Amino acid sequence: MDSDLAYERAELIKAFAHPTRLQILEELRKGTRCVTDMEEILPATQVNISQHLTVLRNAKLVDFAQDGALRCYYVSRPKLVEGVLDLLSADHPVVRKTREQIDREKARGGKERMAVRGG
Amino acid sequence: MDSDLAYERAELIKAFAHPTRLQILEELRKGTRCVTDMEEILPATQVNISQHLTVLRNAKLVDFAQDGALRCYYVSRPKLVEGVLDLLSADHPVVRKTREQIDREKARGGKERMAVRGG
DNA sequence: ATTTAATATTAGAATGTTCTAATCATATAT
DNA sequence: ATATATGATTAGAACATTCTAATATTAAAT
Repeated sequence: MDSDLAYERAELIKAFAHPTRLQILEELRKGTRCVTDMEEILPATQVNISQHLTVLRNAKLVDFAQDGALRCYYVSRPKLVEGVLDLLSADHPVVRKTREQIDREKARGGKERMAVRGG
Repeated sequence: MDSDLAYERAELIKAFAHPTRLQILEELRKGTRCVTDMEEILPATQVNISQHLTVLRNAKLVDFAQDGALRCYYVSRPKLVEGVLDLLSADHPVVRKTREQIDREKARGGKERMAVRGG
């Protein structure tokens, strides 16, 4: 992966990397919400929520539709957002490998094996 | 989602949120690598790579098996790591909703609808 | 026109992350 | 024992993010 691409992807994942933003996304995942709805639920000020929404909007994770004075926020890339939230909420047991296991994987030809004639 | 949980999950996702760390994970995903292998590939110093590996280890995304002077690093939560990397590399078209669409979703009973007798 | 409600913006302080330079630790080879 | 190779650690500077306080904007209600 080249560095520019890595940089872009890191920017995207950074948008998820804050507790308040995760909570906003979990809330929006359930349905459209305006800022005051979120103020009632989250332990954060209006200004702060608005700032985090700006971060999420810049990352194109959310957008809003205006309804009079209200802004109805929604998740604008649901597959991505739900995918990440689901991964974060799932249990992921830690695997441990010994040097011997790694050696055996290599002998068998692991994930890094070279392409070979005939496939 | 309560705040402690959100905080924990944010800590986890933060471990992904750096270009160099994404590149390390992409590399380890292909197979076990030692630090010098990575130095050859990444535009970063040995010290810096080692520091990023510490972050990844603390998040339990990677671990290593010692082989003499070498440390063979590997991905220790492959489902999680591959899940996130796959989501980041996939294309996720942005959806746009108008106020009217949102109204119609609500009328139909959207994701936030209440539980109702009889299920 | 004024007031109220909803939300955004801005400046700067507080805090957190990352990088660089120097140094250390450990294993193997000589 | 010394040298070499691999990798980690530490301190602090550089940089980025987040929060707080003050203020602005916009739409609706009076």
